[in-house]
Amino acid sequence: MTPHAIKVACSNCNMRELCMPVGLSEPELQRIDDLIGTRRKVKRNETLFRNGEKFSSLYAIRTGFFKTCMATEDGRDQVTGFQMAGEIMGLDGIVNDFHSCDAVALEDAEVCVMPFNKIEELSREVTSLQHHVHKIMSREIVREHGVMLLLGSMRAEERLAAFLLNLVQRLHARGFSQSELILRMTREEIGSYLGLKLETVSRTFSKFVEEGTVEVKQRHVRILDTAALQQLVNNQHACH
Amino acid sequence: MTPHAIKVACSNCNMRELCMPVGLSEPELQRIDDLIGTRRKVKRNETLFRNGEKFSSLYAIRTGFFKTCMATEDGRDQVTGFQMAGEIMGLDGIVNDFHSCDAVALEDAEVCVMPFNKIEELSREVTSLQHHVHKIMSREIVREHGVMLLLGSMRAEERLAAFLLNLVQRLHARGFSQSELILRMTREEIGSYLGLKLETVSRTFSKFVEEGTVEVKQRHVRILDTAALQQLVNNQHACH
DNA sequence: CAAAAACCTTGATGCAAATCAACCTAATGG
DNA sequence: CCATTAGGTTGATTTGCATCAAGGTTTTTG
Repeated sequence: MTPHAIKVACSNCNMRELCMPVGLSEPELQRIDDLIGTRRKVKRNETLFRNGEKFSSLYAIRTGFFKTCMATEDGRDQVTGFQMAGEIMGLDGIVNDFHSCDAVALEDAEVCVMPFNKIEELSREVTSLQHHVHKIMSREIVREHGVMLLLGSMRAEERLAAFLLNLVQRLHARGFSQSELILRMTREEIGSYLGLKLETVSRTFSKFVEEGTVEVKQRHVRILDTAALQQLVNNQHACH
Repeated sequence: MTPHAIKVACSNCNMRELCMPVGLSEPELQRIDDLIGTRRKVKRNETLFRNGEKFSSLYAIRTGFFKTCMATEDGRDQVTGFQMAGEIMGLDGIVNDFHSCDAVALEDAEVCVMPFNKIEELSREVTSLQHHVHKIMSREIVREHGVMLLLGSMRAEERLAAFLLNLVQRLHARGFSQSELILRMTREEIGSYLGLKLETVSRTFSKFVEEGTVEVKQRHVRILDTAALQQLVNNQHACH
């Protein structure tokens, strides 16, 4: 398997501020360029890496949308996250030198391949890169804490509300609308991520529509009442 | 607040192999000793750090047992992990320079305080330390993936079985029994971690006892049939 | 373009865990 | 040492979500 690969550079990449440290000096920037070995295109439904594969690189998403998921020997499957442009994938592989989850493109995508040994080497010399790497990993840990809270203590509506708000917030940070989004994943994938069955996801969407909180047409979602969703996430729930 | 603090060294610490890289040269070891600014004693029910506090250090547990938990403005509370000797706490603080969860001692404990700027400084020079820090963070990410799987797709019995097996496995790695353990946390804390109510935890323990899988006397647990617990975790569940 | 497959919605029903409640037991403190 | 409190068990009942099922819509593909 020879991945489609193109030699490229960060210094003129418009995603840089999302995946790289800011305030680099000119010579530092030059060196950062060396981090990206290649770019790689991943078609919809193809995997970037798989559970059990040797770990060698982190991946920065340039375009497209991914899910990461774990499968157990028995059929259980859990989506552990959805990743969009500027986000980093592959951190799971560092500890054992093998990936422990699958990364699947939910739409045609392009990623920057950053060999991890180069990252380590360079971050010994460029302090801001070192710090950046630590922050990225810490951010992922904190994100997962949030998911644990969601899975451990929220009801279906609260989970879906939190999910939508999180997605739209990240999209907004990338210059997209605060209120409109296209879901790149199926109801089943949303359900897997949120610990719900696809029917429950569908019903909960319908409930939101009834209440006038959102408009849903297939995968196109428009949030009509952000405050109502926020309310759901914050307030335990209206009862007692 | 002046924390009780004692100046000490890693080089003769019997926990070293758990929290530090192995195979360090003599001079490297000397330098690692400088990492530990102080030790700090934390009494049962006291916090090592709290949500919102400034982040400055990672903590290696020397003795004792901790929980980390998140609270939201509304009363929701989620235990995100239980930590024992040799494990590292505080990684959540790196990303925003503030802690985003509380670390509470479940029994009198002692931790090594490792100022993070020193860690970063030294890991620029000692490659194996750098790699070790990355692995620790990656390990935490992978652990949390596992918790997400548990919370997202397992039933009560499966969750508790997975919990017990995980605890006993970690204790065994520290030289304790493979089959006996003392729970340092309440049923409510177990429940919070597993996304269950305390009554459900209690009932599930009782069920295991009935089935002869474990013996439970308050917080003393003896595992009689590890395979049965393993079965529960692996096999979706016996039905269909 | 028609047929198949994948995805989504909605309804009826069942069940695992939450909730409510009572009581028991072990720690803690004056 | 007894009183108080925190922690734990067990039962009865409720409920939110899963499951089962059927039909609709969109996308894919031969």
